[in-house]
Amino acid sequence: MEMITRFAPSPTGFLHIGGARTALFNWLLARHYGGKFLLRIEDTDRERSTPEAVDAIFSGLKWLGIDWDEEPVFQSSRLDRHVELAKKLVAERKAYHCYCSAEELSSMRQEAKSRGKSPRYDRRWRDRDPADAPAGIQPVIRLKVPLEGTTILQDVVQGTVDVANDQLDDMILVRSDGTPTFMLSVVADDHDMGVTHVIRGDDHLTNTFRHIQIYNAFNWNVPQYGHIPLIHGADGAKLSKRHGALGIEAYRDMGYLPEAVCNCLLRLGWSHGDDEIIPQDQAIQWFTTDNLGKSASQLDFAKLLNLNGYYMREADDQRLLEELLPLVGNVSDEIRQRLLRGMNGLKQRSKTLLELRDLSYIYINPPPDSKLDLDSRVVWGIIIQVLEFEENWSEENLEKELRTAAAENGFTFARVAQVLRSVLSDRKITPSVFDMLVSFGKNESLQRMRAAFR
RNA sequence: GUCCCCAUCGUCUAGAGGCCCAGGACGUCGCCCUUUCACGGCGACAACGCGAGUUCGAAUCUCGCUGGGGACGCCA
Repeated sequence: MEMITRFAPSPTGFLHIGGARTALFNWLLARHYGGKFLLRIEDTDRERSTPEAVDAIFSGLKWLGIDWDEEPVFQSSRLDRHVELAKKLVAERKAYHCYCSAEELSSMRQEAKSRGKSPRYDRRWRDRDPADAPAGIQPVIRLKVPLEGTTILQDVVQGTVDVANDQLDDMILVRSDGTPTFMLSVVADDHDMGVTHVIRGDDHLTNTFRHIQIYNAFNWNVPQYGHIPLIHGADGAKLSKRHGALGIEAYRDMGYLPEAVCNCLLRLGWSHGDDEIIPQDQAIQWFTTDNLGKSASQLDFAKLLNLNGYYMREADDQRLLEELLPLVGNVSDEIRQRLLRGMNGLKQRSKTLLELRDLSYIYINPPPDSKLDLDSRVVWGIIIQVLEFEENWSEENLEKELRTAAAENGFTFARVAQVLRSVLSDRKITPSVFDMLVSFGKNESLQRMRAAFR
């Protein structure tokens, strides 16, 4: 049987790091087994769902290199189907109408709580005669959950977990306004979409028992679940939009490469021995549910940065140039060429695209002159002029040009070297230029330059 | 409060009874390479939450405790 996985976010905000990881795992699983990865937008909470959030999810996934099969399903388009299914359960006496008001329910919960019990619905309408229905009240539809026994979940991550049925509520399937709830919709959609495997955050673990009850009521096959631990913030609490959870696009804006973010996410809760650097194609080969961890983790920015540095160094120069150009605005063709030539040196010193941008500054603009005296600024200007105007920067003529320019302006080459050194040791943005300079000279012209530097 | 889950270096993790007085990676700190920065190389520091069992032997199994997290909505 073909494996079908899915990612089913609700579009109430950006795609955050936890969601991205969930998507990644489901995607990897499907790709590993040659199955399908589907996307479903759970937009039934019309209050909070926005089209912007839908776009953010699509673009976030695309950026990460996660593609999906078939058209995304919008849950809101399937409401009729869900309600119809609920009505069928009512007809089969597996579900029933409940006429409790919101106030009634909350006082019920209050009371249960004060007696140290779970705040739950007391099932007062479960077996009541529908003829008792009060007039003018729109009922909800509730599922009849078995009063006894246990519900057992075979989770691919958590192992066997069971819960006593009396812990489960007779949950609401259809609201009094006639719309289906999340509980019903997920189950119905997963079933209709043919989903065979669901990897999701373990905040859904307890919901799963309810989902299983719904599957049972319909006599449907329950998919394989894998509940992965949540990613925690630095304070150890669940990552939420309230504290520091960033949208995936924030990582892009900080200059991270998608492959680095993916690699980092992958290693959060999944491992393959001692392997750390795992490009996407390798991940597809290796990823199975077997190596998923059971304990919560935190995202380590230092590690992300390190990983990003690695992928920066590995990245193709031309590609980096294309990533860089939007960050530096309009530059001439000449500068573009110059950047490309310098890219190899530049990228080795950049852990993010933002750092690459900062390092590139000197290729695009004259250097700032804050730390130099007037004389030195002039010399530095000469150096920059040479860099600006010398087309090929070949090893022979670089030094020659520097000498000539220095002489023309009444400076010795030693003075040029001195300024060069002082600027370089002083300025974070300059080492790449220095590297560029010395990289030309593997021969005697470098030797002479060296001598001048000492 | 009730139910559920989790627990190895600061962080991410390896480890499925002897291979572990616990390995890798990031970070930190040294040293080396280098005319600078970075890269790279070498090394150091650093963890099995606690307590009982089971066993010849436990990071690995069991129980308890503690700690952390999650769920208990006509939200998803």
